Amino acid sequence: ALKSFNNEGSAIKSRGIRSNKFSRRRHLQRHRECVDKTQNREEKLAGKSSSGDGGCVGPWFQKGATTVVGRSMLSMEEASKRRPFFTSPDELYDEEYYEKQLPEKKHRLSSEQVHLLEKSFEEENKLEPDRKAQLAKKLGLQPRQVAVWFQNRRARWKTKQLERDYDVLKSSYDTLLSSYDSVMKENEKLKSEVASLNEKLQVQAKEVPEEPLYDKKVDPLPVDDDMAPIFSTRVEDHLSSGSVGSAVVDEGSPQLVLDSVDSYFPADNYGGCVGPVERVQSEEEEGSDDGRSYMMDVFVVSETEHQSHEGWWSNMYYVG
Amino acid sequence: ALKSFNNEGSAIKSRGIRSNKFSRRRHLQRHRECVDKTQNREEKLAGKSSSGDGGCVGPWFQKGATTVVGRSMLSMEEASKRRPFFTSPDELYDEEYYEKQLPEKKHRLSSEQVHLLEKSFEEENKLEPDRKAQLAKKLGLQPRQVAVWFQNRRARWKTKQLERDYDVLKSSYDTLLSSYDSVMKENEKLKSEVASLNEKLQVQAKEVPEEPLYDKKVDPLPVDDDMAPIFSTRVEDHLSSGSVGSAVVDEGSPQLVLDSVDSYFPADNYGGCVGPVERVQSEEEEGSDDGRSYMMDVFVVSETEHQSHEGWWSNMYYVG
DNA sequence: TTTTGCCATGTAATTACCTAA
DNA sequence: ATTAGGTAATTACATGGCAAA
Repeated sequence: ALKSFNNEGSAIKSRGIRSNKFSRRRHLQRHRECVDKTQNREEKLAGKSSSGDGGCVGPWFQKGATTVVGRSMLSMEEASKRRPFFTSPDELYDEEYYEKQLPEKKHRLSSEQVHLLEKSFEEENKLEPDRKAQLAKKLGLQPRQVAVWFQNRRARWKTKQLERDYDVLKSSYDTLLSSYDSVMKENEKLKSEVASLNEKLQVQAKEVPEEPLYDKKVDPLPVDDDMAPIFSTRVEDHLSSGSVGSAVVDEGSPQLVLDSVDSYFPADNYGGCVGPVERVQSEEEEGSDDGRSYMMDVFVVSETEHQSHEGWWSNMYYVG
Repeated sequence: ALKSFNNEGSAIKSRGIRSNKFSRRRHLQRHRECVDKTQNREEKLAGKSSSGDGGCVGPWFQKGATTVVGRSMLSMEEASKRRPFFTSPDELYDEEYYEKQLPEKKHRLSSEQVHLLEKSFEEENKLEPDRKAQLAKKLGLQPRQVAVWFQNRRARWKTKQLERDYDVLKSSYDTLLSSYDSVMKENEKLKSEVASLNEKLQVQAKEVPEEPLYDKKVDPLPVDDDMAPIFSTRVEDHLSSGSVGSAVVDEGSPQLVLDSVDSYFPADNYGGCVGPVERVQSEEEEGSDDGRSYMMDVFVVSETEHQSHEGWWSNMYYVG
């Protein structure tokens, strides 16, 4: 069917809201109807009345009157009535709705609660019990909510950090790749130079026959052309940097060479074929055969700064 | 205060459970008490009775009798009573509790539901409406639940994919780094060889003066010798790898160097002073100044296969 | 030893915004 | 213009591990 979404994800986040005062409330109420109709709330077991919104006191509740639960069961199936939820506050959807801390009508924390929590998280991301209680009191939240918020915040931070680190590593990779290229080029030049020098030396040696041509190929160090397999301990620092030296230099590790081979190939046919990038470690039971490693463009394009993770789901399509 | 947790995260996941049949149920019931006491459910607004579990029909509910909500308010604050929840099935916590699909006691989907969903997700990660209805009927779930499951599954997949890609990129980086290293070493050797050849040629030229010593130092590239020790510095080698590119490759991108600099910083003085790490790309209002890029060990240790993201929160410490 | 509380991780559900039919 | 589905971010809960009482 080829759906092809391409809604460039969170690149929109920093953009201004549309009309800021009018279309929002309609949007919200529209959505509520839509969702309500779609998910067909309580198809069968709607017998419990739980009048109004006090019925579901369950998971969310608030002391400081910030979060209003109000899920408020309704029993009709087809939801043909206009806006069964929140019938009363039709005029409360004013423009300052999002700027004030009106109950936020849902289980979202108010903005200043979040702000304070963020500030507190900045100075310390873990939560000792007294701080928890103090925060809870100050915010009008349950201590449990504060703890949960911190847990979720840490998880979020970790994800974000992974993303950041990926970007950093990618730029390092790109930089290193270009360095590698230049060094490689220099290497070629040096090799040809050595060849030419050898030739010259040989010519001279022929012209001066009293010198018996004692070595036609002067290499003071055992260097052969294909690779430098020695890993001489001259640079004792590498020993600390783990197996950086030992991975490829001693011909070992054929498993890493593969996936890197396709990545650091000459930079001149970058835009060309990306080819089949078979991943090396896919033992995670998580195959998801569908996903064809949407990352692989980061190997070929090197200028997609920081948006490489944004459009992953952009061009999803199903051929069914 | 220096808390130093070091609970190497999910590296434990693959280990066998402790006693597999006994300590589990105690743990669970213990946990329920603990959480219950901690979060002090409905401190103030507990007036609503909502007898049993039918009261909160709100978000979770099931048709096929698989997910039992049963949050079941209780009104005592100190929770001194033993296990107010689920008083009846004390003997149901047998060893086959986790193997059978007993109600799962919460709003978790049963294992075969998840299995079918996974299977369906594998063959297609998006959900056209008929498939949704069909799946919902087959699983005894609401269509809304199926849709939500797919959404969450996609999000999960994306996170996982980022992690995988990071690992792939990292191993590529390591491989490339070692290649760079060896090429660099070969380069040095070639240089010294060129030098010795030149010397030899000069000696011969002196002996044969009809050749006018036309080049004493042939280097076709502006290569100077101090670019070799860049990668030797063990800790800040990627800092070097960042600056290598801009230093060596004359057209090198200078914008990438900066942000890579801040993030890799020495992994060896973790416990010590962390100093002011000013991040470069912190335009995301998400600074979380606390996070000092705990990723950096992956640059120095290159053998932590696939557990580099596990222990990020290991050595958290706060100096407050 | 067991108990207890915090934490990391994984899930389910919800909200807000966006897009295409 | 309405509607249905998608992403992203959030909130809450469950589970299991660890460590200090």
